[in-house]
Amino acid sequence: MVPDAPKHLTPRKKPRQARAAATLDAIFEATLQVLVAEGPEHLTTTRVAERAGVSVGTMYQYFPHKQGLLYALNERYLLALAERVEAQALACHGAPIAKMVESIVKTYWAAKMERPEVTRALYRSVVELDNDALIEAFARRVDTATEAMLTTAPDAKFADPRTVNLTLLTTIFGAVRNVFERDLPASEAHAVQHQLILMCVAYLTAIKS
Amino acid sequence: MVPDAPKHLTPRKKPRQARAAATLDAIFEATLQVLVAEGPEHLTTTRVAERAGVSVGTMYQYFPHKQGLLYALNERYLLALAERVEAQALACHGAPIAKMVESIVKTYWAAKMERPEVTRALYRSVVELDNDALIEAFARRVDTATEAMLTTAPDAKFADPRTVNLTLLTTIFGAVRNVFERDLPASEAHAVQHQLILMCVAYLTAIKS
DNA sequence: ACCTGAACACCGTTCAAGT
DNA sequence: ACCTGAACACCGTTCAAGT
Repeated sequence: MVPDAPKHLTPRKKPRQARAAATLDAIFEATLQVLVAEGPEHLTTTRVAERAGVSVGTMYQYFPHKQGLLYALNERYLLALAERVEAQALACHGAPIAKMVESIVKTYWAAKMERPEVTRALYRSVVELDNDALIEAFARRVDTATEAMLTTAPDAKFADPRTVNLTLLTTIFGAVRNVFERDLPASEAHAVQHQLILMCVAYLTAIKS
Repeated sequence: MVPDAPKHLTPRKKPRQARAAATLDAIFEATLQVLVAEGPEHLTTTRVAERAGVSVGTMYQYFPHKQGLLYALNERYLLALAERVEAQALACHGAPIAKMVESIVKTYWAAKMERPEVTRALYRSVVELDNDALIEAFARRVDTATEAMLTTAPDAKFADPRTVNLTLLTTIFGAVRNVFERDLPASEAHAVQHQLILMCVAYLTAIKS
């Protein structure tokens, strides 16, 4: 059973007029800009409203509070990310395991590295959030997609594909996050990416039946 | 060159009398309690002072601001963690790689899982922090310790031990964090731990020379 | 249907006064 | 040398009033 997003974090209203949709977009855009430029600790409702060109009151028509705004922002981001990984997983059905691993690592990595400041800002923005539902929904989608992919590999069968898949994703997602946390220079980050692929392939090769 | 902790995050004064030392301990203890019980979003200076049995003003004698308090708390935690990993790495000098990997994974894992609510609270508390110096100091210590350990393995030599070691640590630390983020049930978490060890061993075996 | 912005409660931080 | 707590500035949130 997929848990609903907590009610109090859901947008209060959907835009019914073009003006409202534009306002919402402006708010999201402004939030990202403030987040990247000043960091989550300086993200105030006043600053966001100012940059979006609306009044504070307007923000509160769409979001019940600041957390709700950040929740929605992360939701957007994770939905797009899940879609990318799903598409790539689907494209790799029937490919050898080495190809699968390389595709997933590179897709996820690229998505996170394209705009590192945005990634970093969102990683940090997530802290004060009741984000369990968000993470779980994302994890569930990606889990399903990559596990389905794995079972189509022509060169490997796994006794417990669920656990194997969970281990792969935990490791890959975790490693990427750790690279950000340590703020590794590009050359080292790239080296780690390459080694991570080797590691996952070595793992799958070692345990396949 | 090891960067100093940012000046503005350093305690303002060291305790010179017994009373002051007790006050400092009480503040740290109260911070952890509030953090675990109410989460970082409800951690207020008033609440911490109240629980520590001191006035707000007293807190500001020891910490320049709330961030400084959280910084010091995380510093304590990471110093203790680094020490544990260092000791374990030292104890594994000359052991086979499988034993090394198992020791490091289990030591780090155990340290994080012993008091999961504390770990989770600290992971979350770190967000609003200028914690680069903290992370870097921790990473540097652990890097050094485990790389030295790796080079003593009797059953493997590595062309680029620095990168191999970096990859191992990134993966292990990242995986543990991801297990927390996904809030995996104990059984799955345990399964992932076991698979993570297999993965690291398979990696080292595949690339050794 | 959507937007405004003054008003209120609360939190971080300071500092004059105490022991 | 250490502690107190009222006072101030600022931020999240509301709501009566506008279009």
